Amino acid sequence: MTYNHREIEKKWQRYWEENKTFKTDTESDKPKYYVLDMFPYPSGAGLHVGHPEGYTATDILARMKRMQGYEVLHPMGWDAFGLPAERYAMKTGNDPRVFTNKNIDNFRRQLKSLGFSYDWDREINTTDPEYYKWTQWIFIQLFKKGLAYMAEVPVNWCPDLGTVLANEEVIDGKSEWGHPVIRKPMRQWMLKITEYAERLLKDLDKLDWPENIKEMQRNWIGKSEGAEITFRIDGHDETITVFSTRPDTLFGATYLVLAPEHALVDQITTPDRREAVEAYRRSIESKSDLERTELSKEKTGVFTGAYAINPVNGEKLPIWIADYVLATYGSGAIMAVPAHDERDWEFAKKFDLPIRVVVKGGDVDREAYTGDGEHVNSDFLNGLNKEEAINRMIEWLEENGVGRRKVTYRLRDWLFSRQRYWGEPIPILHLEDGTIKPIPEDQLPLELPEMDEIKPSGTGESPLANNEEWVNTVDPETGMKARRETNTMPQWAGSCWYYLRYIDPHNKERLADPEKLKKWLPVDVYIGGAEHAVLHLLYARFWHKVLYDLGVVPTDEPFQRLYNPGMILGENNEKMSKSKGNVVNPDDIVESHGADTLRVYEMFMGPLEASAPWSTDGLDGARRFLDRIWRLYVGEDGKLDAKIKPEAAVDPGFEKTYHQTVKKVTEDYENVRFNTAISQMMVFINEAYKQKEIPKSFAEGFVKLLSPVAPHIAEELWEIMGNEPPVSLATWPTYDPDKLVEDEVEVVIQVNGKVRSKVTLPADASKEAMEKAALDDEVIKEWLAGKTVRKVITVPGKLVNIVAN
RNA sequence: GCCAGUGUGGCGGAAUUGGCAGACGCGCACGACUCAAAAUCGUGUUCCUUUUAGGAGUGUGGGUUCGACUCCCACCACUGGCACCA
Repeated sequence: MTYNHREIEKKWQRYWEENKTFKTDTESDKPKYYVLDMFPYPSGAGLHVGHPEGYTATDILARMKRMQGYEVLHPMGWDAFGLPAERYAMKTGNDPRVFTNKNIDNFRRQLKSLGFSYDWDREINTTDPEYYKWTQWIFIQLFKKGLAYMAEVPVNWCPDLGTVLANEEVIDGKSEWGHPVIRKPMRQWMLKITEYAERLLKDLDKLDWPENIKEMQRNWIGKSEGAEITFRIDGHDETITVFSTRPDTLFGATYLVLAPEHALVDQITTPDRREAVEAYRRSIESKSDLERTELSKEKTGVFTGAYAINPVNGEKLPIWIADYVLATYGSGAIMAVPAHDERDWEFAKKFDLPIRVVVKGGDVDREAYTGDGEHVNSDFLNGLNKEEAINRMIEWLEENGVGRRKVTYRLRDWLFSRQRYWGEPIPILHLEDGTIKPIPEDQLPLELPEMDEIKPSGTGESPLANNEEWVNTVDPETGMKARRETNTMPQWAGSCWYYLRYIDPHNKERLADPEKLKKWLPVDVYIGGAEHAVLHLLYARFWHKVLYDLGVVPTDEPFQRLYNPGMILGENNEKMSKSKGNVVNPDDIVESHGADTLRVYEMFMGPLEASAPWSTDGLDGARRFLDRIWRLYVGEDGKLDAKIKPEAAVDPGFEKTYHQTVKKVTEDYENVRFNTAISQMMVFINEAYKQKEIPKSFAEGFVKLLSPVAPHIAEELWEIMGNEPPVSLATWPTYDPDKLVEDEVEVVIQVNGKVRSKVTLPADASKEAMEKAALDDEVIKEWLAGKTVRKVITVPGKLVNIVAN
């Protein structure tokens, strides 16, 4: 009987579903194991072969841990708000709910066809009012803590379409249909993630994450330490505060630069410079952020006519404006030290401003010197090195009340509102007296109203603004007329806390039961794409810390261990895409080769974190491996093959291979090295083929090892062996360390570092015995003929190296 | 430009307290089975040479060491992230 994947896979998927084999009992006494996938956006295109890579990895861990006696939480859900559904609704006039639910049904069908061991009773959907009720609740807590506020922020406004576009919808300053897009300031919700910058940075050290992801987050947060320095402005009462990481170079400052948007520019500009300054600012405003950075090779700027006073020596420094100074970082103003800062150096060269050396070591005629060195021309800093001088200067600034030690972060507050329909409504009322307040928590969820037509409001507000009935309301507490917030939340919102809801998905009273959260947090292993390395993972960590401060969750970090699966490329080594025609659809593979083959293949391609091209031949190889297993176990009659028997004569070599296999596969799964685990299982099968008889206990142990990767065939073989299903809940096999110990080892003999001979010796042979065996070896004697032995290095149980000349 | 990562056969990849480079799979070649083919089973497969053997070899060049894919220095290439962040 041949291996019929279509029949077997359907049979066991039905069995698992009917028996609720993978249901999690969150109140069980067993130790917990929480293994989580990044939940997908259910796109119309369906599952991509990239999805099953990460999902199989988590599934292997979930299945092994279950068999090892853990209570495993392994859930799945849908990150279902998002732009494609909104655009579909605008184009077709259909409700995005219908479209989204159709896509979800398709995704769920596909995931089930791959045999993942999710507890489907915990499925969540970010667009479900019972779910986003709590997303809104968290927003209200953020608002109450002062972490959500409104600010004027520029958006991509497209007048022709009457709508605001996302950054990715703007191509070369135009909409995808070629309409012009301009930057327009709008009142928007911001979340004060910057208040958590230091904790988000520091706590990275506690996480078992890939170092590159942590580094990306560190760079994103961008901590820099330095000082704030206050400059008086000649002839004005106002002062300018600058941030510098090099306060030690204050004696080398020769001018100041403000960002063109800096609030003081209008006040300090002298009449004769006004025209030039206005013209420069206008030229900046018409540029997008992108243009400003792209055209940045050449420094631009104008003199304001005003002068600042250097607090340390009373010198008058001209104040310029230039777009190389960013309004959004630090205080939007800098002191320029052209001798020791590359950007200032370029600017000074271009505008012929003085360059004064205060640190010895470079050649400032050629370039700025940013390294360490002895300070000169710097009064009380002369002779000091960089670190000493920085500290001494900060002391001086603080003593004289003109500055202080200061830490600045590159991280900006999170722009949290979207001018969209298909997102969580922000639960805020704008009262007629101009105040804002959250809607009472007992009135949550604030449901997204169904609308006959979803079209741009024309004002830049979301399509919700068209719905007068919904927008205009009355504050139930004061009776005042009120307007609902028409902005909705970004897609990140729902994914910031979904891992909490899985723990207690049907709780009507609260986000989740605190006792359950206490047992189940943190997530033990989290697997998902590296494209979320910064934003999703940083936002989720931020919300988690806020919830920790509120006492809602018991841990200060959500995800302990993290892995990012690499990308599966097309057969031609390029990214899979429709236009290149190299996309592989998992449905087709499940049909032709089977889900188990797809799972084995994707795990065998290479390390989980590496990208690799799809290979049809490789896929066939995975199938061949499963066929080989099948033929080893199942005879022509469909019954267990006669050579697998309870009382079999065991070859000692094969016995050792079995125990090695149990050990290696268990350790490799635990450490997410699935490719080498599979290769070890192949070694076992190759050995098994050479045996006349195979002990049934080995055959059973092997099926258990196989079951996390290829669960359907494993269940079938388990049943054919006469065992009670499911193997998915059987006990994980163990190995006997004594069976792994070698009596004899092959010792390598080298002459001058080159392998010349080998000799078999007892594993515990002494150094002297090994040396003697080496020198007595016939081949070695020939190599040593005519030479004098200078030295012999012996590594017990491994090798002997003879140095001779 | 800056930061991080990677670089091993025809291909995907193994091997790390420094100790036999190339496990396992793919592909290819040969053999068995077959009227034949497919499938299957078996053998071989880093390269070079004058092939019972020897030499070279883990991106390039140098170094440390009895011994380096592994450690150090410099460089090159590719991938990812950031991009005037003071």
